[in-house]
Amino acid sequence: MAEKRYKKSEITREKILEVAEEHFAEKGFFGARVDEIADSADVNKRMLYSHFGSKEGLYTAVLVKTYKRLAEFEKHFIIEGIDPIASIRNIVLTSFRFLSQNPNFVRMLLWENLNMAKSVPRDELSRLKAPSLEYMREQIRRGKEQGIFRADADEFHTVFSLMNLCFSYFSNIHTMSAMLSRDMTADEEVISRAEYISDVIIKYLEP
Amino acid sequence: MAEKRYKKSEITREKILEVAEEHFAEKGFFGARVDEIADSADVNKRMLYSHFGSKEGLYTAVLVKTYKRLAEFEKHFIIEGIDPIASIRNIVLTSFRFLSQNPNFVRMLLWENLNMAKSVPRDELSRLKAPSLEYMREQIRRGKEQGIFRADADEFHTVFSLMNLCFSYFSNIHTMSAMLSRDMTADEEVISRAEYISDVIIKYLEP
DNA sequence: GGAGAAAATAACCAATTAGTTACTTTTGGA
DNA sequence: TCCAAAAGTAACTAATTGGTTATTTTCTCC
Repeated sequence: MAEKRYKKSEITREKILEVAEEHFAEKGFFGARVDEIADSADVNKRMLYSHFGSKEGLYTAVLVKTYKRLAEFEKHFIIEGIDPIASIRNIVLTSFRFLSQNPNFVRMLLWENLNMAKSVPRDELSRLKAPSLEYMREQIRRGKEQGIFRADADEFHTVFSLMNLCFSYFSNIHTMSAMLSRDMTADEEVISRAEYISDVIIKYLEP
Repeated sequence: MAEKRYKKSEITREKILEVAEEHFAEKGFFGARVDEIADSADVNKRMLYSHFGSKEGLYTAVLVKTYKRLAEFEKHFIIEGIDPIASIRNIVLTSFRFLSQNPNFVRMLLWENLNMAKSVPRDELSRLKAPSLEYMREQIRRGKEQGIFRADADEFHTVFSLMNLCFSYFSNIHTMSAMLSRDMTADEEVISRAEYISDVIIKYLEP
C-alpha cells in the first residue's frame, strides 16, 4: 500500500486546488492572494508551495484542472443517429449546460484571454483545440450532403458563431443584463436563449 | 484668460491619462502599477496623485474616457433614408470599425466585466445603456412594418446577438485564432466576418 | 521684476506581497 | 518500539506596492 501512504497530503493538495480555483476565477492571477488561498483552504502557506512550487504553478494547475472538465464533457456533444438539425440543437444545449454548470471555466478563460502572451507560458494549454469543434463542422457537412443545409453556407464562420453566441451569453451576462435592463440569469431566460441561438444558426444553414 | 493659466498642468494630466489607458487596458486594474504609469508618462508619481487622487481615481478617469469614445461614435450608427437591411449592415460595419479602432475599449470592458461588483464602485458608468441599442431595435421594427422582416422575429435576442457577435469577434480573437488554427486578425478576414454576421442576422429576420 | 501660488521633484513610509527557513509533529514500515 | 521521511507549523525576509511629505522650481499677474 505504498500509494496510500501519506494520503492526507493528497487531500491537502486537492483542498488547495479547489479553493485556489475559486480565488483565481474570482480575482484573476494578479488579484488573487496566496495568503488568502492558504487561509481559506485551512492550510499552511508552506504546503501550498511544497505542492505547487509557486503562485504561477498553482495557477497553472488550476487552469489545467478547469480545462480538463471541458474535455471530459465533450462526449455529450456527440449523439449517434440523429439528424443534423437535432444535432445542432444538442450542441447548443450541451454547451449551455456545461457553461452554466462551470462558471469558473468561463471566468478562467476570460482571464486567460486578457493575460495572454504574458508572464505565464502555457504551451501545453495552447493546444486546447477541442475535438468537438471538428464534430460541429462535420454535422454541418452532413446536413449539406443530405440537402438539408445550403451547400454554400460557411462552415467555419458558423461553428465560430455558434461558439461565440453560447460563450458570450455567459461571459457578458452581467454587463448585458445591466445594459439591456433585463435580468438574463433567470432559468427560463437561459433556456429561451439556447433555443434562439439554435434557431438563428439553423435558419442560416437552411436553403 | 484665467482658464489658460497653468496650461502645462493640463498637458501633464492628458499624458498621464493616455499612458494609464494603455497600462490598464493591457494589465487590468490590479496588474497595472502606478510607478510604471508615472515612469512611462515621464511624470512624477506625485502629479499623478494630485490629478487623480488615487489609483482607483485614475482608473475611473480612464474608464470614463474610454466609454466616451463609444458615445461619440454612436452617431455613425444612424443613417437616414436607407432600408432596414442596409441599416443592419451599417450597424455591423460601424461596430466593427469602432471595435477594431478601439482595442483598449474592448479590453477595458472585459476587465470591467470580470472585476464587476468588486472593490471599485462605478455607479455613473453602470448606466451606460448605449442609445444605439434602441436604434437597432427600431430598425428591426421598421423592417417588420414594411413586411421585409418576419413579424415573429425576436427583437431583443436579435439585438443582443448582433452585439455579441461583433464584440466577441474582437474580444476572443487571439484565443479563437489559436483554437481554430486560423489567423483572424488579417484585414480580409475581418471584413468577411462582418459580412457573415450581417448575413446571419438578416437571414434570421427574413420571412 | 518680484511675490505668491501652483507645478514638479526626490526621498521617504507603512503595508502588503510572494516566497523561505528552522523547527515540530505525524506517519507507516522494519 | 523506533526511526527516517514526509507533513505541517510559525515566524521571518526581501522586494514591491500605493501613497505622502518636505522642498524646490516654474509660472502668472500685479
